[in-house]
Amino acid sequence: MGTMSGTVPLSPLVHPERGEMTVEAVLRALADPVRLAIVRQLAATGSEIACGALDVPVTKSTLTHHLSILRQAGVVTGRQDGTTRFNSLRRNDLDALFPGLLDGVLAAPR
Amino acid sequence: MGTMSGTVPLSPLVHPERGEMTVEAVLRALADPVRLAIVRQLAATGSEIACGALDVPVTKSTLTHHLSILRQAGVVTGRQDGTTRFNSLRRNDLDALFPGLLDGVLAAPR
DNA sequence: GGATTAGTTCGACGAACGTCGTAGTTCGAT
DNA sequence: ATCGAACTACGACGTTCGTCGAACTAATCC
Repeated sequence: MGTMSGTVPLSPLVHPERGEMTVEAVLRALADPVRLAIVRQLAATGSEIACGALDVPVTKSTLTHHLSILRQAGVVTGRQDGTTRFNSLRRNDLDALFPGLLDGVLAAPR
Repeated sequence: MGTMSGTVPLSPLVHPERGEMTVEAVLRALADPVRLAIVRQLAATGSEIACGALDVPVTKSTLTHHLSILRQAGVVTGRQDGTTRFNSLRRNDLDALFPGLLDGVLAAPR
């Protein structure tokens, strides 16, 4: 069962399209300290960051879980390159659907 | 025990000041369908709405709970008048702290 | 004094969430 | 072909969350 070779391209890495995104999912995704930290780091960089380069106080499996939630909500995108996955903010889509939301969150004092 | 007369002014009704509000609490408060519906109704009205006049699919005790969370996050204010409590959005404070956040949320397609 | 209306408070319950460790998969280098 | 690095997938666990009903308080009206 476990040992079989078919060479699947790692993971489908499914993201919602613009039309599939909901405010509630986005708000829920942002309403967690770890995920908010991830979004802040991605916003500060302006480009992509590998999972391992993200500064978060959780284990890797938990990080994976949080990134999955952010991805499913449409907040971030993942690009695979070798064994490392590069994550970036979907600024365009977020700004188009919920203009001001992301900037408002990032403008927060703390 | 229950029967004693001191006539307390109903409830302290404690709200955070501008400086006490955090993005995370606001996001968490907004990340629920019922509470989002409440905020939308308050925004649509532009002024205050009594608890009983809010259109939500939950019991009164649950409504109280949701309003309490919104109040503690600094999203809404409560004004007592007789036995009815009037709720209103803290637009000024929200816009000052997180410019664009509320508008972005309200601009959401669904 | 009741009776009524408007909200709140207090458990209680199940569902969802965040966290972890372990095991697994894929890729690249040796 | 073997090894290590980079993540992902799967259970398991404790905690928090949303929900309700029942009991309570406060103001208003008869």
